[in-house]
Amino acid sequence: MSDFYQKKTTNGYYCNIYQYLIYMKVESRKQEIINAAAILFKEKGYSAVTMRDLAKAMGIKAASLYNHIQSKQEILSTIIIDLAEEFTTGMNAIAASDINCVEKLEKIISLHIDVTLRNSDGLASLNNDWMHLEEENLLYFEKMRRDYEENFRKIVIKGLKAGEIKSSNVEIIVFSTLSTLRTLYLWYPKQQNIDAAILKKDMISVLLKGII
Amino acid sequence: MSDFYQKKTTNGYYCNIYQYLIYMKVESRKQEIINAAAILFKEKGYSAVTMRDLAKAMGIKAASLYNHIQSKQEILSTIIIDLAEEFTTGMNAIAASDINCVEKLEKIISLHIDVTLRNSDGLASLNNDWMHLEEENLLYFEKMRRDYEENFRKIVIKGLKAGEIKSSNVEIIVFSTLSTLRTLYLWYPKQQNIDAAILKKDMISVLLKGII
DNA sequence: CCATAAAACTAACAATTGTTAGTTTTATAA
DNA sequence: TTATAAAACTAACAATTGTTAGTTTTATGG
Repeated sequence: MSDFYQKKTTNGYYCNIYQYLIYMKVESRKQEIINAAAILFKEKGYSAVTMRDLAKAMGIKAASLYNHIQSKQEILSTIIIDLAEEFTTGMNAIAASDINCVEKLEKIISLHIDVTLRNSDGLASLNNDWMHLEEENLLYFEKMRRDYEENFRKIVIKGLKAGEIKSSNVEIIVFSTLSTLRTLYLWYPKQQNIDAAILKKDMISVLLKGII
Repeated sequence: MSDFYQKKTTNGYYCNIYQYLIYMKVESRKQEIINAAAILFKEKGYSAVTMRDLAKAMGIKAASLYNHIQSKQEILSTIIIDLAEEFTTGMNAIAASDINCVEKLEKIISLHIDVTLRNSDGLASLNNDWMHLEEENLLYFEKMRRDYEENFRKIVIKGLKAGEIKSSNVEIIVFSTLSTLRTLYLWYPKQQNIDAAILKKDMISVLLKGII
């Protein structure tokens, strides 16, 4: 540790790995900009937020943003694609795991809660502004979204066949569960210090066992 | 009937009520514009849709729109306020009715499905673009939304006390149910010819009794 | 203190925005 | 046919948009 951390500076520290000396920032200015953008996008949507709005939130001028980012579009795609990949990775692990279908649904609920607690601002863009992604990223996102829903649907169908899930319209089950999980980002920040473990338990109960 | 409909024209008909002769349109050009706008707003959001986009969808030039509407803002507020008032009226009737809490929840689910079937495009604006309403309409909308949620919450709390609803976190019940109902507009148009009565029955079952 | 790089700045651009003014076309009733 | 009103048009405006070029300031390590 003592020869790992070579020297601290204001925004980061130097670090030698083998023969290389590299500079590592605590959090890059770029990431700060992206985080600030996510908050603004959540409030007004991507299209209504101007680069001047974002600059003002950062306490700098609009042109200065371009020392750190390539374009407004890059900010949006970073926010959305990072999150979508997080969901994809999580879902793939759950789908491949050797547990029954109801347990898989519980893991999915847990995944959504974890991601929401970590980045509820970014989820607003993922839910509402994905259509403003450009060509390649739009297609990539849409594929991830499609695959995610298909994995979810397969789990429900298997659960129905196995008798773990009550017979009902598959699409209604998929839609009603997913819509609640996807909207968590709107609701969670309004709750003061709710414990993640309790939230998971209650959400699982309400979504799976109902309320009456 | 025969002396009620006086004369037909291309876009409407003349009609005498008592001593007055009035001209009634089948559907006003204004309403056509608002309907077209709702579709575009659903696809890209209010801020990303330009008056030239809307004009092109109507097959006319942007300036021509202003023969029928006052402003872009008027279109948005008409879409949202009309729908919000519809929900408010429906909820007030349900809250005041002499039925038990679970029956009230069933009526609320039915209300959301009815409104969604009638105007799923407009609901996109209500859900995603309400923050772009201006001063007075924004306050009016926010009050209606607050009151609606408060009515919903009261019904759930009463249901819990009466033992009609299983003990659980009130906020989670309110949030998870409402988020599904509010997102119906995204899901319903993708389903081909699903019967409203069956949809209501299944939604009530999934939301109230759960899936396992 | 000095050299360098990171990060801010000013000024401006070309395109697009909602909207207005004034004019022409189209539809209607007599 | 003719007068009128509805609804389209062209042309333009002032403001705002994302972004670039070029310059100055600030922070850093030696």
